[in-house]
Amino acid sequence: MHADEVMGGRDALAAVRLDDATAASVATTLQALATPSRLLILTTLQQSPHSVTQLAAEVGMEQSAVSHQLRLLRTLGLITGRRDGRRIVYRLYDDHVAQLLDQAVHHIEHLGVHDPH
Amino acid sequence: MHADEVMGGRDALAAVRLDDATAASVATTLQALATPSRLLILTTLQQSPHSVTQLAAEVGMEQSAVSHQLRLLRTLGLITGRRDGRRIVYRLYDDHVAQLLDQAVHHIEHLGVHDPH
DNA sequence: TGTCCATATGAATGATGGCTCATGTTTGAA
DNA sequence: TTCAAACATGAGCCATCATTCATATGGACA
Repeated sequence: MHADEVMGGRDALAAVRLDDATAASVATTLQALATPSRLLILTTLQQSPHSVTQLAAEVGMEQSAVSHQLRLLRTLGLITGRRDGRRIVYRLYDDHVAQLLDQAVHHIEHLGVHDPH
Repeated sequence: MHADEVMGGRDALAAVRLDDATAASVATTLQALATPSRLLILTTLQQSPHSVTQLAAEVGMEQSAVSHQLRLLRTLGLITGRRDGRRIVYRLYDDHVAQLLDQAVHHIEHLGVHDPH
């Protein structure tokens, strides 16, 4: 439990100060969210757990590509996979991942991306 | 104004469904936060507005490198620059950027990054 | 006007990353 | 135990990108 959770304030901005180590760590995890394919995989898993083949069909990628990205996400601790018969069912690791996803999407939608052609 | 803002609930997870277009847009903006150098630049600007030279000194980068990244961040609408005498003072574009930064850092610190060497 | 300071820009480079193709591994069933 | 389904893995390829080096631009001040 942290101070900002107790205060419950939406206006208290903590003005984070980052050392090089945590900057690298945060950057690594954000990179995992910073690709269209992985965003689709993660938001699909946010709806409900999926097997690899289900994911591939849902997001329109090849099985191998999905499997590669799942390993990345699993290694970073963002998702977990449990075996169920022949299949392996993946889901988001915990609620922090889900919240990070939600808030990222919402904030960025409010920003309106001025992407240069 | 959105429904979740009115409700003010911290527990209501919106389970975002993404089409390919917004997935790409969100990914682009998240990429801007997904590098150590830009994270340091952005969190430094979160503390207070800085000129390019001040930023370069603060984060330990060359002026040219900082300028290149500032252009990227400016183009994406994450920061703005105002001229002040000879210098150009950069600041975060708005509160959404600051909140996105804060929440990303906080969630990721709670996750504990299992980065494979 | 000319010079210095502050910032921007372009090209080149080394590194990283996502995808495909081919193949390996494990499980369940015949 | 043999086969097929589901998933994982490794190598190679092409694209993207962060940085550096060199140079250009533009305002300030004498």
